[in-house]
Amino acid sequence: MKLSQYFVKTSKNVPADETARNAQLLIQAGFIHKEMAGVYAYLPLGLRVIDNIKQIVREEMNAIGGQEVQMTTLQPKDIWEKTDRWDDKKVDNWFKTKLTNGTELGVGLTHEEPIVDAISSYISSYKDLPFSVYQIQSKFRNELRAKSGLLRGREFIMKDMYSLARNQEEHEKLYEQVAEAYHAVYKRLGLGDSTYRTYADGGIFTERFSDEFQTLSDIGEDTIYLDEAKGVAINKEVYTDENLAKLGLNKQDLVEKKAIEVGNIFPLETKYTDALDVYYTDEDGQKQSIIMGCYGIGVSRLMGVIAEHFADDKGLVWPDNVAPAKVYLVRIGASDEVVKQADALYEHLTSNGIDVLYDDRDMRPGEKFADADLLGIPYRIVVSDKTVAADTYELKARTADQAEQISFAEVSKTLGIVA
RNA sequence: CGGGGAGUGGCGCAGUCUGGUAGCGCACGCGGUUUGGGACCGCGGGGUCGCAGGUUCGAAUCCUGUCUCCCCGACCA
Repeated sequence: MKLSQYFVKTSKNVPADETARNAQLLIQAGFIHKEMAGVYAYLPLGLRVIDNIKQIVREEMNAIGGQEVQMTTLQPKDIWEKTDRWDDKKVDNWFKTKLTNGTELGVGLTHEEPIVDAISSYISSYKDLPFSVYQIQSKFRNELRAKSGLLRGREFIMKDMYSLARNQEEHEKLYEQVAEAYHAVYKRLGLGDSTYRTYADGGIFTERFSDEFQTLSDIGEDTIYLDEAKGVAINKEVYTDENLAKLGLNKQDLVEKKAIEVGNIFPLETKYTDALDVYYTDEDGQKQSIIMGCYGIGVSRLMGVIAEHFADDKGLVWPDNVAPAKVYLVRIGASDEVVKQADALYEHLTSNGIDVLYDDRDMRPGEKFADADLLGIPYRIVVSDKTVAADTYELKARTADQAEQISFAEVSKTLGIVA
C-alpha cells in the first residue's frame, strides 16, 4: 500500500480519554477508532492485524479438526430459557432488543445454546460423534464498566469452539488437543514464552477446574500463582490449600504474578446438551448424554495485549506474524533515481508476496521515521540519494538499534524471498 | 452500581475561582526558505465552549437537570 493514498493519518497527540497504553497507541497510530466506551472500529491496518490473528487461530483450530461456522448475533429467547440463561437475574450482561411485533431477542454474548440447537438435527447415532465446531465473531456484552482499551470491551471479537464427545474419555482427549492447539496459537503470536495454562474456577455448573491461558502482564486483571518449572499456574480465585493438593502444586514453588486472560477452555459436561434435549444412541441402542467442552480466545483482546506487550517508547512493535505489513519502505527525496529505485523495490517485494507500506509521501525524513516506528512494522528499508549512490539499501529491524547498508540480494534474502 | 476526575475548532490544552460574546500548540490551506530523526517564516480558514433550562443588561465562566468519557472499586456467562 502506498501511504500517499492511505486515508488514515497518525497523530502527534495521545488521545486524552484513554489511559490504557494499548488504546493510546492503537488510536495514535490509526489502527482503531473509538466509537464509544468499549466499542472500537478497526481501520485498515488494525483490520489487517485482526485478520492475521484470526488466521492463526483458524489454522490451529482447523489443524485439530475444528469445523468453522458462523452463528447469528440475533438470538431467539426460547433456547436460552431452556438452559435458564435468559433471565437478567441469571445473566446480567445481555443486550436485548425486540421485533416490532414485540418478540424479544437477545444480542449474542456467547453461543452454547444456538450451537447445540443448530447441530442437534445432525446427531442421532454414536457414529455422528465426536466433532468440534467453532466460529470467529463479534460478541456483545453489556459490561457495567468497559475499560483498558481493547482488553475489556462491550463489543469484541472472539473465537469460540465447542466440542461434542460421546464419553468422558473422548472429551478429555479433545480437551487436551485444544489446550495444545492454544499453546501453538500463542507461540505463533509471539506470546508463547509469557503465556501459561492456569487452573481456574470451572463455573457454577461443575466441580471441575477450567483452564485459562494467562499472559504475564502488569496490566493484567488477574492474579495467578505460577510454577515456572512445571509451566502451569493457578488463579487466585481458586488458590486454596485443598486445590493445591488436588493439583499437586507446592506453595513454595509458586510465584505471584499479574496476568491477562487470553483464552479460557472449560468442560461443560452435559449441561447444555441435556437441557436442549440432544442425545445420541450408542452401539447398544441406548440413549446417551453428550459431553461438551467450550473454548474461547479473545481475538480483539489479543490485539490489545500484543500491542501493549511489545510496545516501546517509540510506539508499537508487532511480531512478524501479526504485523499489518512486513516492510515499511521509506523514500527520502524525490529525485528521478530515488523514485525509480524505490518504486522498483516496492514492485519487487509486493510481487513476491511481501506486504509493504510504501511511504511515498512528500514529507520530511524525520516524520517518516517516526511513523515507521509508531506503526511498528518489523522492517524499515530506506531508499535515498545516499543509498542510490552507494548502490545499497538501508535496512533496519524495528527492534534493532542500528541500520545496515546491504545489497539488493541481501534484502531479498533477509525478507525470505527465494531468488 | 458506589467513589473520584473530566467534557472548550479534527487532536492536545489554557481560560471558569474574581461573568463583559474565545486563545495557544499540533493538524489544515496559500506563499517562500528548507529536506537523513517529527523544519522555519509570513498570511489564512475553522469552534459560541457536551446538551437543556434558569439567574443576569450580559454566561465557556454562576445555579439546576441531563448525557458522555476516563480512573478506582464491585461485577465479569
